[in-house]
Amino acid sequence: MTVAVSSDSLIRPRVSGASLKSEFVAFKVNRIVEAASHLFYERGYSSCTLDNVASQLSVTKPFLYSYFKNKEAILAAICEVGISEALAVLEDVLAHEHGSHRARLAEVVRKVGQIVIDRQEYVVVYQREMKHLSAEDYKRILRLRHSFDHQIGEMIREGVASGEFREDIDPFIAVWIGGLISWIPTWYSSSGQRSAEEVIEYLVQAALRLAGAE
Amino acid sequence: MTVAVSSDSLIRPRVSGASLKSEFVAFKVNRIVEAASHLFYERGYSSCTLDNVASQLSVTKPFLYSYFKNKEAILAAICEVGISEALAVLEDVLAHEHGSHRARLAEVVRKVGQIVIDRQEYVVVYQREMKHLSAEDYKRILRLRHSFDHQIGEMIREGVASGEFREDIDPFIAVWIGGLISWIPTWYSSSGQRSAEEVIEYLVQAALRLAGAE
DNA sequence: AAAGACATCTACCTGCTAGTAGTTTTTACA
DNA sequence: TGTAAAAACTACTAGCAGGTAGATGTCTTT
Repeated sequence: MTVAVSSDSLIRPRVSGASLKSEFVAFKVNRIVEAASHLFYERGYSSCTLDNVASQLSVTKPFLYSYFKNKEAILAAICEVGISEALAVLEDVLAHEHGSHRARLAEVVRKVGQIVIDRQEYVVVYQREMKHLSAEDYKRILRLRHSFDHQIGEMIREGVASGEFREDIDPFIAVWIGGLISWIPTWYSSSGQRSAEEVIEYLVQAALRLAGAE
Repeated sequence: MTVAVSSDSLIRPRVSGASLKSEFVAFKVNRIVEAASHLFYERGYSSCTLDNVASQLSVTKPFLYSYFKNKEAILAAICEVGISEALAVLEDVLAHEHGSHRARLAEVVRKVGQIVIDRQEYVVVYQREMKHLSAEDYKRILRLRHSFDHQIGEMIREGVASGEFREDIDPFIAVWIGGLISWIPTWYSSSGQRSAEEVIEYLVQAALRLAGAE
């Protein structure tokens, strides 16, 4: 098999436990997820066949089955990307940003907005196709999502308690902020009029305005 | 065929051109659209079979084909409901509400929010499944949507020009307000903690805050 | 270079689903 | 009540898509 040697996961020096073989596997899994995500985004999960995904990668269907149990497992992998990255960013900000609540909120919204733009297709597929997940995958991913929503709600609550956000703000506003963020991938286009930076700045301002923290 | 005699479209006295027969047809078309909308909402368009839709109505597949050209035509009918109602409301408000720009914006957002909650399933199906429309239906419905977005943008622009909204507001904010509205059906549940009225009040406040018109 | 292990493919099955042809039932009206 | 037209149904086809069994190719190791 010919492999792009410049890929991140290949040039990075090997660390402790990870064997070269498992890195190859991870690389292929990743390529499958990328290709599937793109096709599911364009045609929808149910209308997109595994033959489509395979031919996009110039391989065959049984190739996919040697890396994923079934079609649904590929969807689960896609759904997990966006939400787990967002959660990682959130926890990173909570751990390292020790400024005002306002600054923390702005930072989280900015970084999550960036992920949502970077991972646009993943996020859209996640939102649209989650119902096709198996019960187990569905529960697992919903837990991640709830953890995220809960922590954002906490941030708002603390900001209100500290007097930095307007006191008539309901932590429920976190849902609306989530809405702003989730809405981006349905209309943002990298080839559109607005740059990603512009959109993110708007997003941050809008979120702060909703939180009453301008 | 047994028909619910209490249905609106049947007890309403006949008007001028519409024949009784065409009212029957409209009634059946409507029932098909309702049932299909519900099932497409739950299982997704592609995964939902026409046999599913038929059996939901206790009829058979060829019955559907005598009222719709094909599966896609049913989807088009569903997609059209929400957006054309929203457009009707918008034009009604623009024609009759002659108060401040702030009042107009609040009224449009309130009424469209109400539609989005009433027609929740239609709106979700519209957002999720639009890409499965034929090229013609897609263009037709996109035109309705653009008309709506454009008019909202106009409202904001006028509000800014009149000095009622903050001058640093970009009409692009209309996209964000659209996001707030479109977001509702993905999380609102009539059996949830928040009542429809509460949600709509929040929505209106959030929209005004985004427009800088508090 | 031979052998075994591993990766990938060819070729297939099975069940499903959009769409249809032709028959039966129901309705409308005389 | 008889008849024609309209409405709905039964029974079918053709093609597709998820999933698999077994064959083929390709490395590694000795």
